[in-house]
Amino acid sequence: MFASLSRPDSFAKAAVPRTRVAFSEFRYRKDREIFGENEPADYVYQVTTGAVRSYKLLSDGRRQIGAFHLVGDVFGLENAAVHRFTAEAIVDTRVCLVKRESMELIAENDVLVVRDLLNVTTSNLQHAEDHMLLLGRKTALERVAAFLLEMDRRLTQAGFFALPMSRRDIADYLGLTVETVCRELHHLHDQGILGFLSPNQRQIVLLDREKLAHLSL
Amino acid sequence: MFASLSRPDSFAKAAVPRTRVAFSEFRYRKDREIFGENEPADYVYQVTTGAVRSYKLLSDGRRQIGAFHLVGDVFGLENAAVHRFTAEAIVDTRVCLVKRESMELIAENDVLVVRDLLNVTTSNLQHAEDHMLLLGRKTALERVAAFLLEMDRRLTQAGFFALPMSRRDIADYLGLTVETVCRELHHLHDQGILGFLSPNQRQIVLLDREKLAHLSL
DNA sequence: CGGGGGCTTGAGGCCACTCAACGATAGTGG
DNA sequence: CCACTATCGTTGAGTGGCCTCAAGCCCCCG
Repeated sequence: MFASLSRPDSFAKAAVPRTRVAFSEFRYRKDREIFGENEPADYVYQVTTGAVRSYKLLSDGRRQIGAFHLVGDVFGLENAAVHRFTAEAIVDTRVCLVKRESMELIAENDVLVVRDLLNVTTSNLQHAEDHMLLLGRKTALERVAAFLLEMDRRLTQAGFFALPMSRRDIADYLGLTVETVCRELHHLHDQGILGFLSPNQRQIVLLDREKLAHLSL
Repeated sequence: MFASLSRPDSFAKAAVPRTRVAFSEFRYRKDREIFGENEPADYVYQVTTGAVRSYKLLSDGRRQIGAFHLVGDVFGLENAAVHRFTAEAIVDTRVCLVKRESMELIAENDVLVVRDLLNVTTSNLQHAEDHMLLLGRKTALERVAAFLLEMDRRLTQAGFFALPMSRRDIADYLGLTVETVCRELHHLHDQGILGFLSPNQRQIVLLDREKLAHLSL
């Protein structure tokens, strides 16, 4: 039913017949936790503005970011009682959220709603599958190239994109260190494959997507 | 609906009302391909006996196994037109399969069936999420320890388990090389944490699950 | 304008990989 | 039944890609 937020028609259809879905907007400041791993999954979220990271921690602090959630993305949908990730706002972020309970209630009777849940879950699964290949078998350069192409696809407007996340976030997403991410970016910059538009190196323009695609395998 | 195969009641309920599901059994010899990546996903499968690996390949032959499917497991359920993995029989394997089409037909009207699809997809997603953490952030020893615990959980009977897959399969599952897997296994063997029961080192008994759990983080 | 955190760059180290050789195993055909 | 062989598994030596540690730079923001 949440998936329907990106398909207004279907959403209306789902929301009308029975319970009216409790539907609120909420704001989180930079680096604020939205929910924690193993906490009860009482709400499902959608990014209105900003960006969110979902990650798991090992006991000694090693972190693996499983996904970045950008504007329009749904996150926190676990189909289970508890969250399997911790979610934090990367920058000041607005989300809208609905109670899982009310969603379950609707889902009980509406096939279309459950199908939406299935579609969201399936695309999360597909992303995770692709990311396993990246983490298990790709080199540092290939990972960074793949990351740039993903961000390009998801947030380029007007020929460039502004990364909301830090180098540390990128590293923890790609299974690398900050230093390695830096070096590979620099490497690509030297080859004229990408350009930096801002002093803080977060605004990036891809100058040769073809070559990048080739590098990402 | 396929999930229901492990819950006979629900399956019967789902199957009765409308179309009778086309339902066949099939055999694959060791190392035979069951379906290929990007091929049309016309069937969904469940392992009756044997074991299956699902993997992705890079153009230069690097392979990442995303999951092993053991007796009872459902695989090939993509909720999409094409398969996202190649699936091969690890040993001689029997599967039963249903046409995706007929499943879709039933799913159109039956919430319970779609819920089953959602549940299967969700548990696949959870596995993939855990595996991303392993591939991105765990050491070789931690990966092997985690692998042993997973196999122990999934196929131990009578105090030990017999791995159907080769060292190469294990390596490609864990994002390591064959040699590293070997070395870490022997490392654990030397410490008295596990024992080999067969000459080919495929039958394993875990002697200290506690210590193993600690090593796997 | 001063402090702090993010980013970059270099030097050196280590974990896992590569390459190579050998042993063991199981499958094959005589 | 047994040699023969291909494949799998093990082990060692050496390498290299990425990590660690460290220092300096540059923003950004108070």
